[in-house]
Amino acid sequence: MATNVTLDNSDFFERVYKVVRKIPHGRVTTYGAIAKSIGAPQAARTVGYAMNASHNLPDVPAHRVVNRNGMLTGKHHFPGRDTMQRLLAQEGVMVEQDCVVNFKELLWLPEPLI
DNA sequence: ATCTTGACCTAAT
DNA sequence: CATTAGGCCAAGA
Repeated sequence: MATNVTLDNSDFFERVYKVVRKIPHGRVTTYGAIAKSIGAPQAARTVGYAMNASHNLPDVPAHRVVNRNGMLTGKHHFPGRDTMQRLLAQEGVMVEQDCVVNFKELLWLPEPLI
């Protein structure tokens, strides 16, 4: 029973996934917002790292997560060339020059976990 | 066990 | 206004 530890809710990654899964369809958020909502406003870097591991989880839309500038910094980590942009376009999110158009309006801020 | 890297952010110069 | 530096957490070598 003590062999499984990665499924613990106390894990940083699991917390990130939980928030990312809450991102509405056709909406985007930032790493900093996620980090802030989980109680680690300065651990935005780790959030991105968690996303990298979230590739195995189809429930975690990593393509909806961009940096605070609305830039698709992680698009290079997706399979193919513009998979991230394509996924966003499918949801109605237009991307120009690796930047989300109307990013400010499409930005969705998660509620802080109290 | 230590060092380096990484899909970042904020503050200071 | 643009650039630089520091900090944070986690995983790999």
